[in-house]
Amino acid sequence: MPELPEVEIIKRGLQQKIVGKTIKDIEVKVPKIFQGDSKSIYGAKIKSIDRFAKMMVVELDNGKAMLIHLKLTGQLVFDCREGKKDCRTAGGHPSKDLRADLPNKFTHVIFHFTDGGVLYFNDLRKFGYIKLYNTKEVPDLKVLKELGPDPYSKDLKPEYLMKIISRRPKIKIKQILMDQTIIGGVGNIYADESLFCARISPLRPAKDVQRSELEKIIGCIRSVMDFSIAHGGSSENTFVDAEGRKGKMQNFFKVYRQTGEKCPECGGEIKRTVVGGRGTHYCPICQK
DNA sequence: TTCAATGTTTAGAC
DNA sequence: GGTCTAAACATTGA
Repeated sequence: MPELPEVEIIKRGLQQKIVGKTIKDIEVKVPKIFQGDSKSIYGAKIKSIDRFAKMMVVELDNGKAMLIHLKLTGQLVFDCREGKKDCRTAGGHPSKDLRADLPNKFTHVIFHFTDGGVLYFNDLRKFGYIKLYNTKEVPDLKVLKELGPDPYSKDLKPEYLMKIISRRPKIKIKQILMDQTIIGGVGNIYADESLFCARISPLRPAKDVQRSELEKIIGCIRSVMDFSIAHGGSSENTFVDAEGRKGKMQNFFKVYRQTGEKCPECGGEIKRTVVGGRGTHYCPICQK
């Protein structure tokens, strides 16, 4: 999916567009994507939208809340008038569908608002979900409760990471960044990019990473994500955010999926390997 | 045809 | 319990 910066951008876009709107009805085309009784929120008004790591919580005014996870290929597309693309706010997995006529065969849930606005949940691989809860249950949800601090949280400090690393002596540094219970919101793209920024090899045993290097990594996660948010996230140029700006982050990847390309720093070759089951890209010369 | 894919969970083996 | 691996979810595109 959409990692933290993309979810943050979607959240900001939807905050402007759907907060205050009333849900008229919901078309659930794939039941496993929308879990819960959709009819129980007909007539409910959107109160707020928050982001927790890569998840969004949409709070309603009838005591219910939706937990949304886009996983690898989810998208949220809002049209302020059904069938009109000129006022579209979209985000998520990059694909030309963000500009396409909707619904299409990957549209699994459609929210209709009383003012004519429409929100589409599209997901090619159907890994994503929308789960309905009573708002008061939300803080106790395991996926939220066990989440590590957000990269922007002041709780994310070298000492915090050192404590965790001391309990997991064999883990590689990249796996620390990817583990949602350690840091919330960093995915495969930003783990690779942040480690390149910090000049640390993703293969390095975490216990060998010095305090000063952890400091550097934390700073890099923040700067890479700031950069991405400022550039509209990493998605194809079909991505359009609330202001119609296109996502450009993918043009700035230094190592992610750049296997065989030249390192922008030293001109060496970017290598690909596997860490924790995920494709991992790095420059063996720059990253030690 | 074969491989990899922005995420997460679960099962089995050591 | 930690760690590693593979598999599962479903589909596309290089």
